[in-house]
Amino acid sequence: MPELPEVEVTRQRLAPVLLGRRIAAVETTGDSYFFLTKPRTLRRELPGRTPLALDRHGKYLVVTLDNQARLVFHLGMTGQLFSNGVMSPRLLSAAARASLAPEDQPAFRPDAHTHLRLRFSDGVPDLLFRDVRKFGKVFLVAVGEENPRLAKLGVDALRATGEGVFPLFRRRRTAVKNVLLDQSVMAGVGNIYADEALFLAGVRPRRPASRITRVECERIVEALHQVLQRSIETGGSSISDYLAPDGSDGGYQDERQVYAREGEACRHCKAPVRRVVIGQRSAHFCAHCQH
DNA sequence: ACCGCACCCTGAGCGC
DNA sequence: TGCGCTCAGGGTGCGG
Repeated sequence: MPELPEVEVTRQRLAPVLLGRRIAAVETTGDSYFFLTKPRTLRRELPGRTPLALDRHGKYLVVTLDNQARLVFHLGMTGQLFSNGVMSPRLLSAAARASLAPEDQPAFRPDAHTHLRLRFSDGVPDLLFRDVRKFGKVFLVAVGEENPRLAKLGVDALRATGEGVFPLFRRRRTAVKNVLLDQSVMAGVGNIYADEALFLAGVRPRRPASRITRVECERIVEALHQVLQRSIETGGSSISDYLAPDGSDGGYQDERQVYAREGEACRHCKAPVRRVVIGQRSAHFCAHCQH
C-alpha cells in the first residue's frame, strides 16, 4: 500500500520522464468515480500542456502544468504510476523480472486496470496510471482554485515536529494510532509506518492520544522521520501491491519490526508480536517493548 | 468537535 | 478443480 515513502520514491523516479515533455495525447478508460475530473475533460484539457513540476504532499502527487493548472494523483491502495520503458507491475513476478536483462524486458501493455495514459510529443516512454481496486484518485485543479482534499491535509509527516503536533494529540481521546493515520494532523502516514514508528517510540497503539506525554510525542515524530527516511532510501515497502515506477521492488519490507509479523518474535525481546484491530485496521505491536 | 462505522473495489487465500 | 467466503485498507461521509 503506497504511503509517504512509496509516493516519494514514485515522485523521484517519475520526474525525469514527465517534466518538460509536452503532452501529445491522452487515453483513458471510461467514467468511474475515482476520476474526480471526468476523463473526457482530461482528454480535452491535457494535450498541449507541459508538466513543469512534480510535488508530493502527504500521499498526493501534484503535477503543475505550464498553464499553472495542477493534475493530482492519489494512489489509494493499489494505484501505480509508472512509465512503460520497461516491464511493469504484476505482469511478471519479481523473480522473473530479476532474471531478465533490462533490454529483454518487454514493454508494458496497458490492461483493463490501466486508467490513464499520457503520450508525449517527443515519443516514448508514456506515463501510465493503473489501479486495480480503484481506491485511487485523479483530478485536475484549475488555476487559482483551492481543492478541499488538498486544503485539509496537515503538515507533511517529514516536516512535522513534536511541538507542532502535540496540541493536536492533546485534544483527541481516540487511540494514538488513529491520530497518526489522520491526514489532517500529519499527511503521509499509513498503517505500516504508523505501527513501525510506535514500536520504535515504545508507545502502544491503543494509548489515548490525549494521554501521550510531550516527550513521547516527540519520540513518535522522531521515529516517524526515521522510518520514513529509511524507507525512502531503500525504495519503499513492497508488501502488497507497491512497485516503483520502473517495476522494481522496494527493500523496506525486510526491515519491518512489527507490521504483518503477528506471532513472530520481536526482534528486540523475542516476545511474539501481537495484532489487534484499532479503528477497523490491524495494528501490530510488542507488548513487552511498548507501553 | 469528535468518534466510530459503513462503504467504495478486486484479488488472494482459505476451507470444503 | 472450483465455489463461496473473508480479508486487506485509504479516504469519505454519515449519524450519534
